[in-house]
Amino acid sequence: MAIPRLLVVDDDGEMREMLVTFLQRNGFIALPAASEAEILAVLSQTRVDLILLDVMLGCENGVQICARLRAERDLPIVLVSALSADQHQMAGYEVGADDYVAKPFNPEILLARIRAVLRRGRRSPSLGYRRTAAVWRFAGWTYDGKRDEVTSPSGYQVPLSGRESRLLKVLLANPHVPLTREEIAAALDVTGEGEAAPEAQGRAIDVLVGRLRSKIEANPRQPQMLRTERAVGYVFGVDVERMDA
Amino acid sequence: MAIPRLLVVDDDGEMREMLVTFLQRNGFIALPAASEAEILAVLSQTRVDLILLDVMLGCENGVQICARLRAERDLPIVLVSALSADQHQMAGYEVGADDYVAKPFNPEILLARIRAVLRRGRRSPSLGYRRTAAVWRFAGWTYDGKRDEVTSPSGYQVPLSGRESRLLKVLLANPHVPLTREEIAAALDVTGEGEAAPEAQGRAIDVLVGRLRSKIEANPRQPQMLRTERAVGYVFGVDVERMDA
DNA sequence: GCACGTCTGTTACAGTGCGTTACAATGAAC
DNA sequence: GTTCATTGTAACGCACTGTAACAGACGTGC
Repeated sequence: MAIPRLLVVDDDGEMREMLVTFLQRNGFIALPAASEAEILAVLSQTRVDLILLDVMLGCENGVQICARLRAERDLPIVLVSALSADQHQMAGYEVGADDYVAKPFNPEILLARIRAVLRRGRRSPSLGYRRTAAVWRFAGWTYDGKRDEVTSPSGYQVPLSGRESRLLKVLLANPHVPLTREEIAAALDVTGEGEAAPEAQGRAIDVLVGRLRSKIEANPRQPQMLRTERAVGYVFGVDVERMDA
Repeated sequence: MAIPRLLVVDDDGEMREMLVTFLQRNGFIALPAASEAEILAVLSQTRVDLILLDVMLGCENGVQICARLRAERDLPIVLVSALSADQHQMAGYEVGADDYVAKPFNPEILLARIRAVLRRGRRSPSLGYRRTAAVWRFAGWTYDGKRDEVTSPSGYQVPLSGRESRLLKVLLANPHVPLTREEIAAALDVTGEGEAAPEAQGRAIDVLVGRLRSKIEANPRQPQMLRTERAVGYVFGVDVERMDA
């Protein structure tokens, strides 16, 4: 995996800075955030592999934030809290936290637990789509993630190849977020362990994008959904609705 | 996922029984084991989704066992220990444990942590199916593992050859889990003791899969259940219900 | 406006993976 | 020995996917 990118969420500026520098010094990329709004802002702009979330965020409630994040994305979340009581821990786990670390904590232990969570989740990368097959709707289209098939607004069914389907899943899981070719390639090549060179990908992604466009864009020459972000990558610029089965 | 199958490893019989019954009462399948040998015996015979491993196993060392298991299989492991000191925790995480629970623990918290690890969704590559013959149901079909016979939703009975039947057992024991040809071949060739050569298999599995498809797929050209995972292997993509006799 | 370099879209082509068929080898039943 | 079912091997063709090459689009500087 590339260097893991952590989002450190704490409303206490001092604590936040301390954590960020500590994590950076230990080989992570650490991004700070102080509120739910900041979390969403960061997530909409960049890749994040794990969120380290303080439960006590002033007037906001970390557990509720965790629940909302979990409902939308499949991001690993580690809760940090001064509340070590069992019922608080339970609340955290119930909303889908991956680990719950009570303050005060040994920094080395925190590192180890973060690494354990990342290790566990390395098969569902940051751009990862949830494994549960689902049906998605976007701009009149329907995508059946189980059958690898899209249905156009007019009802025409088009089968996707395995790779086209995975690409579409990655895009649907990250609407309005510009994705670089490297990120897309990494998300597509979830081999479980072997980390391929994150380097030169050739034009494989471009060609793949072109093939997907030819199937889901009315006019592939002027794509409306799968748009190019020049010198960056690609964006799926359409609202997406997920319909869990 | 099917009901998660946990392997509870503790040399203290009382503690082991308590854990097993507690976990079973909470919706898990819990299998007991008291030593590394027993762990390996169970793993060779059945699917296990997570191992709950006590660190103090009489003369054996849980951390070392954890390291060895981790080296061979990609199974989630939760360590349980009376040693809560930081250096012991670190040792556990370093050998690849997914979580470390210190005794005494709140049972509810233990449940929550087990669920959190399972949620991160590593699938067990231990493909073994139980030897006990049984009847399975999937997508309207019925499979009688004792008579090597499947019955279609419409009631049509189809006999399977020995190898087709074993293949189906392996698949049924691992629904929704992509299996490589090597894994399938290894699971088929389990003679009960000796490990067969995990080497080059030619196209034997492909042909076998094709033959099974021709018997259980309505349209073998577009398989709905026994699907291909390109460059990976095969998946049985249907929910399976096991009806023990 | 024009020239130039960079980035992107498209096409053709080659390599790989997979499904299918035919055939050979094996073994059990008679 | 004969027959039949079972199982592996070989070969062919198709679908999928990455690479290479070229042409067009875009941006920058003049």
